[in-house]
Amino acid sequence: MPTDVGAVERRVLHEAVADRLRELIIEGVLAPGAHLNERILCEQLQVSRTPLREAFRTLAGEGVIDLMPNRGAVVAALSRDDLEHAFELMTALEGLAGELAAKRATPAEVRRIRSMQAEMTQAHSRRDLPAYYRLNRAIHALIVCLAGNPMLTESHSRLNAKLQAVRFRSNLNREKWDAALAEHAAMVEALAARDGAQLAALLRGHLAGKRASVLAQLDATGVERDQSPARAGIQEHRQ
Amino acid sequence: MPTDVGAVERRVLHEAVADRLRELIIEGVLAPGAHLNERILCEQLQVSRTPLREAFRTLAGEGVIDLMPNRGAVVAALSRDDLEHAFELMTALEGLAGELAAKRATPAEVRRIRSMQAEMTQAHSRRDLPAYYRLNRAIHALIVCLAGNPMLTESHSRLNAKLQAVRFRSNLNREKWDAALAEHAAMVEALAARDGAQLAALLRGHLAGKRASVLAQLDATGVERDQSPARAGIQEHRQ
DNA sequence: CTTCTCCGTTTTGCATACAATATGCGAAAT
DNA sequence: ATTTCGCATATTGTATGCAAAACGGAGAAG
Repeated sequence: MPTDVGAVERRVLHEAVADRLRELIIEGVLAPGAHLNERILCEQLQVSRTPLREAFRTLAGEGVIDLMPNRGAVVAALSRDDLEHAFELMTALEGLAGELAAKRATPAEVRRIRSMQAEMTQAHSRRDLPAYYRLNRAIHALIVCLAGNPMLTESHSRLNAKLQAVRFRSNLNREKWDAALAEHAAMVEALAARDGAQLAALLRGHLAGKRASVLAQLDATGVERDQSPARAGIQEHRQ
Repeated sequence: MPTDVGAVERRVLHEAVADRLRELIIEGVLAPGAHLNERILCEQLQVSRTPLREAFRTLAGEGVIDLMPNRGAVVAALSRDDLEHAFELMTALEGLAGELAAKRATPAEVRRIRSMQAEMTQAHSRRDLPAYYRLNRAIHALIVCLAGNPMLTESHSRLNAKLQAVRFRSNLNREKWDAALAEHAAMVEALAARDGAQLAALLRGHLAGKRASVLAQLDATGVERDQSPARAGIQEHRQ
């Protein structure tokens, strides 16, 4: 019996709708802050309101959109402050992931990362930006995955989803790109050497670079300091 | 015109349903792993299926229940491994919160924490366990809040919600209780002294104690090593 | 005795109709 | 001229009916 048989594709309409909406948001077709009209989206996606509304709640749970009772949904908009906070939290999450991954990754998994790293280096030399970005994300996701803590993976994935929505395609100049690649290579070595502290430090440094680049881009395009709508969120502290 | 006019209470049915279900789950009326039958719950809560299903999605987003396509919803059950993972992540989150809170808390906020700490000490000497627990949670929540990072607050709150659902009322014996109180006092001092590293260390130690106590309780009551259902979660890495 | 298949029941997913709430515009009053 | 009120319209929230999928047990085949 072959291992790693992926489950057959089971589509439930509201999931497909949620996926499609995520795409549209990430692609920027639905811009941050945009109001999501149920009737219009129903017509465009060719579904009824029920699955659309279920998709809304799924996306709201992921923080991709904000739901305001009786007033519909809007695409979540990240203010500059939100970005700062997101990077602050992401740094802690990836730092933890690095520490754990260095402890828990199996040799096979280290080899897998190595091969992805090699692929990414090739993409770099081909100047293939989309492939580079894709592999970059995949490597980060895999490191988090190797930490072996599903709750950490989920938190990271959720936060990442929010950042993807504003992925500014941070205009990567030549030296930054080279530097990022070198950092990645160092990460793989730290992982292979089981040096958790070093891996965590590298991940934090890498994120600091990304943060600077994203914020610089933000300043260049000129965005006000806080334009994010009030969020419903989860209650502060439950009894 | 009077200031501080709170908004009138606006209940939307599906929110009320979600709140009620959360209560039922935390109270243990709906036990972890229990299957949530739509028709039966509709009759019991006296609502139709639509708002109930919307509440399901809200709760699923919070991780309180798990939704399986075409097979309904079950109350999320935390296995021993899940608990380990939750504490691991919680430790990182509260550690970060401690570091930031020490930097950002205002003197007024420090005084507020001090007064809560005093209240909690009184609850301890009265042997008032419920009040102690309530204040304990409130202090932790406030420290996280003082970190001034809403995304951190949300992650913490979400994780906390999962742990609340299994709150084992970890049977606190006398010396553990005294020790916990002393730890709390030290935390307040570290915060007042703006010693972020120390506060973070104390929070981590405090959680380690809680973790040990919860896991010991779990072993005593005898629960298998992994009984949690497969979770849908968020996709591992999105394109 | 076990296993497989079929079919009725149960349960979930989706569509649509109806009710409640918000929004926007114009007229009237001050 | 400005504000307020009322109403028409648009949009969201809820209920319910129907379709599709899963579950469970009886009976047949091995």
